[in-house]
This record gives sequence, C-alpha cells and structure tokens, in this order.
Amino acid sequence: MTKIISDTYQRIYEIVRMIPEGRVSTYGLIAKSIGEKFSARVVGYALNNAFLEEDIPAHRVVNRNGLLTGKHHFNPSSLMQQLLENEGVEIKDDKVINFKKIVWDPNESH
DNA sequence: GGGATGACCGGCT
DNA sequence: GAGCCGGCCATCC
Repeated sequence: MTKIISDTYQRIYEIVRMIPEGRVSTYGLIAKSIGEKFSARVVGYALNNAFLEEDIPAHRVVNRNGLLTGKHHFNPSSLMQQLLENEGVEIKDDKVINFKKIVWDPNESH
C-alpha cells in the first residue's frame, strides 16, 4: 500500500537527506531550515515516519544536547549508535562527544 | 471538533 | 553548569 506523506514531511525528509556523512544535525536546525513557523516537534514526528524510509539517515539527527534521544525508536535501539560510529562519529553514554564540532547546520551550508 | 501526545527548544532560576 | 517550565506545530484518538 502506498502511504501518502504530508507535504510537510517531504520538506523534512529533504533536509535530512542533505546531511553529509560523518555529520549530525539537530531537530531545531532542520525545523528552521524548513521555516521558522515549524517546530522541532514536527520534525521528530516526521522522523518517526522517516525511519520507515531507508533513504533517510534518521540516525544522523539528534537533539540540541547531542543526545541520541531517538535511539529507542531504532531496531535494535543500539543501531543508531552503531551507524554513527561506523561513520566516524564518536558516541559515549548515548551522546555525541564532539557534537559541537560535527554538527551540520543546513542554514549555514546554504 | 476537542483534547492529548510527541525522536524538541529556548529562557530562566 | 544543571534542572525546571512554558511554548511551539502537526498528527492521532
């Protein structure tokens, strides 16, 4: 069955796909990139459906604290950390060590 | 249509 | 520096 995705989700998916390898981004940054009218909550909600899509690196998206808040939604939950470490991102206690160094801002990258 | 939920953020104490 | 509270928008029941 083809599931129709809201246009808002499409916007979010577009940004997440632009995240380069070995980098991470935050929900707020993505929300701002789409439009300041959007809230980070919507991004998280969209990521929940995005994680169903294989083309969307949802594991590169973390919260502003650099904490892997969405890892519980992965299967297994440690998969998120595994993928990030596989790309060269160091994780400790479910949080990115050099998060501030590898954080990717879609607005600045523009 | 109303109330509640959610992978959140920013500001204040 | 860490913890608490309110606000934000879209989706679900």
